[in-house]
Amino acid sequence: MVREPHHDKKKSFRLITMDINLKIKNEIASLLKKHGLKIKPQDLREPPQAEMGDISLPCFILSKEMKKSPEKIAEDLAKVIKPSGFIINIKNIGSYLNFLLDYAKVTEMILTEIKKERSDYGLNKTGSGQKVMIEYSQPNTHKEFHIGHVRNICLGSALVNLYQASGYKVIAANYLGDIGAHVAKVLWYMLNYVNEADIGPDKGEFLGQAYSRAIVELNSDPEKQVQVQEILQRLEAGKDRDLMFLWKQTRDWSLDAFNEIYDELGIKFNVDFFESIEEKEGRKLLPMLLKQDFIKESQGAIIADLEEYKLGVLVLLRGDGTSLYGLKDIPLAIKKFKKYKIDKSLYIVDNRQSQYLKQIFKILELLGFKKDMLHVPYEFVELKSGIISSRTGNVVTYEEVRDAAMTKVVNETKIRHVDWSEEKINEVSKKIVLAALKFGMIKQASDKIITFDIEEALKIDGFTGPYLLYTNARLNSILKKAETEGIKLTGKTDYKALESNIEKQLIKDLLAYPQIVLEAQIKNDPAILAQFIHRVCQNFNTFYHELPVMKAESEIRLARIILIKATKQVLENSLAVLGMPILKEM
RNA sequence: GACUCCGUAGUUCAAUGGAUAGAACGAAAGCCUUCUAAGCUUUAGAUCUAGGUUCGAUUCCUAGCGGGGUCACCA
Repeated sequence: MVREPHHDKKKSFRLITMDINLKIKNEIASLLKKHGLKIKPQDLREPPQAEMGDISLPCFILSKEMKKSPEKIAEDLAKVIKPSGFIINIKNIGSYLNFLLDYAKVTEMILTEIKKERSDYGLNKTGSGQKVMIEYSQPNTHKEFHIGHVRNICLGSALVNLYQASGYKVIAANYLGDIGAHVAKVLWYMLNYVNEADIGPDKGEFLGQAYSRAIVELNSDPEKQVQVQEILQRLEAGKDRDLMFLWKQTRDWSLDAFNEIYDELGIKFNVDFFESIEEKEGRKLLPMLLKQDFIKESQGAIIADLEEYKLGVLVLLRGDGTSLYGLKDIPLAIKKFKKYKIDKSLYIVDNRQSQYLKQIFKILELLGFKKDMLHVPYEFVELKSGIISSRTGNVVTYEEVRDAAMTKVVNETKIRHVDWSEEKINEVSKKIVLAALKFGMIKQASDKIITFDIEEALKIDGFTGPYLLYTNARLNSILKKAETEGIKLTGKTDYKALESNIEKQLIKDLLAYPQIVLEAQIKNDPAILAQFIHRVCQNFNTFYHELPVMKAESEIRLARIILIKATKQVLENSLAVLGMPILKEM
C-alpha cells in the first residue's frame, strides 16, 4: 500500500508565494516594452556591486538588433526611461543599464509576504497536478550501510522536498536489494562457517563482516563459488524451507538496521520495493521478452543486445538460469507508472550505473514503453584509502562516522554549556551531528567525487551545517531577548530604517529565495540551495556584528527585528528543504 | 580501445556566455565589560595546454595532456 504523502487540500488551491523578485523583473520588462524592447525577465541580472544598482540589463543582447554599440544603447535608454513603480532610478554604467529599486517599498512587500506565508514562503506551483516518483537509497541487505549510502539519501531526500516545494505530488520510493549474488554469498558463508554463538548483538554489523569474509573465502577457492551459485538457484526457486527461513531472518536483520538509520536521519519513504518481488515479476515477463528480436540467448545466458544503439549488451539471466538486476528493474519501471499513476520517474543512482540505466530505458523504449524516466546521477564517495568496497572491506560505515562525530560534538557542547543537563547536551549534539553530515553531503555539486575524510566531516566551522544552526541560534537569541524585554512587534514599521548595505543585501537574499528553490529543483541539484543559504547566513553574521538590534533606537529596532524574523523564516525553510534539523540554541 | 565524468588559490569547492573569477579550510594579523567568538574584520594566494566560435569564454566547440569511472553473467 502506498502511504500518500501528507497533502493539505486547502493549501494546494491557494496561491502559493508570490515571487516578488519576478514581479519586479516583469515590471522592468514592461517598462522596457514601452520603448519597443522585448526583454525577458531572465535577461535581467544582478550587478556584481551593490553601488552599481539592484537589477541590470546587459545591453549587448540588444546591440545587433538595434545596430548600435551597447554603450550607446545603455546611455540612450538611461535618458528616456522614466522610473516608476518599484524603480526609483535608472543609470547606465558602460554597457549596462542599471535599475535602482525603491527599497522601502520592496522591503515592505517582501517582509510582509514572508510574515504572511511563513513556512510556505518559497514554494511554487510549477509542478502542480504532476506526480513524480523519486527512487533513492536502494541499499543491499546483507551488507553494511556505509557513508556512500548517506550521500544518496541526503541527495534523494532533498530532491523529494524540492519537488514538493515546486508543487509536485511526490512518492518517495526505496528499492531494497534483498536478493541476488551478495545475499547468496552471505547465506553460504553462514551455513558453512558461522555458529549461532558467533552472531553478535549488532546484526547489521555482523552481516557486513560476513559478506567481506565470504568474499575472501570464495576468492581462495573457485569450487566454493559453485556452492554459492547453487544457493542462489535454491533461493530464487524459494522451495527450500530452511534456506528461506534463514534468508527471511537475515533479511529482517538488515531491514531493521536500515530502518533505524532512516529514523535517525529523519527519512521516510512512501513505498518500499524489493528485488525479491521484482525478480518474480521479471520472470513472468520472460516469455514476452523472449519474443523480442533484441533479446536473445548468447553463451548460455539471456541478453538484451543493444549494440546497434551503442549501449553494449545487458545480461538478464545467467547461464545457470538465475537472474540479474536488469530483469528486476524492467517490471519495476513499468509498475511505477501503471500502479502509481506517475507522470515522471526519477532514479537517484550512482553515476557508475549511468550506462546500465541507459540500457534499461532503451529496453523499455524498445518494448514500447516510452515514459519520462530520468537518471539523476551523482558521483560516489571514496575514502582516502581508496574506493569504498564491501568486497575488500574498505568501508566506513554510517555508524562509525556518527559515533565519532557525536563524541566530538558532545565534548564541544559540554565546554560551552557547563550548566546543561546530559540529556540536553545529547539532544543538541545529535542535531548538530546530523546537520554536519547532511550538509556535508549536499553542499557540493553531485558531479564531484567526495573523498570522505572523517576529520573534514567533523568540522563544525566554516561552510558547514553547524554554521547554519549556529546562525539560527543567534537569530533566535535576539528574538528571545526582544520577547523577554517586552518589545512590541506591532505598530507602524519604518522600512526605510533598513538602509545599510548589509541590510539591503539581506533583503535581496530573501527576495531571491523562491527562485533558488525553483532552480535547485529544475536542475536536480540541492547544492544550489545549500550554497545560497550559507551565503545568507554569512550576510546575517556580518549584519550581526555591524549593527545592534536591541540597542538601536526603537523604530530602527522594530524594523530590524522584523528583518531578523524574516531571515530566520527563510533559513528554517531552507533547512527543512535540505532535510536538516533546526536548533533554538547551541 | 570505445564511451563517460572531472581538471579553478597550498587543500576542498563556487561562478544561466557578462562588469574587479567567489567561498571554506589551512597560513599571517586583529576583534569578546556590548543581542551566543561554533562568530566577525583584514592580508597573501588560482582558471591544465593549443586552437576555434563570440562584442565578450572558467563556461560552448575541436584537439591534446592529466585524473576518475563504465564497458556479458556484482548492484
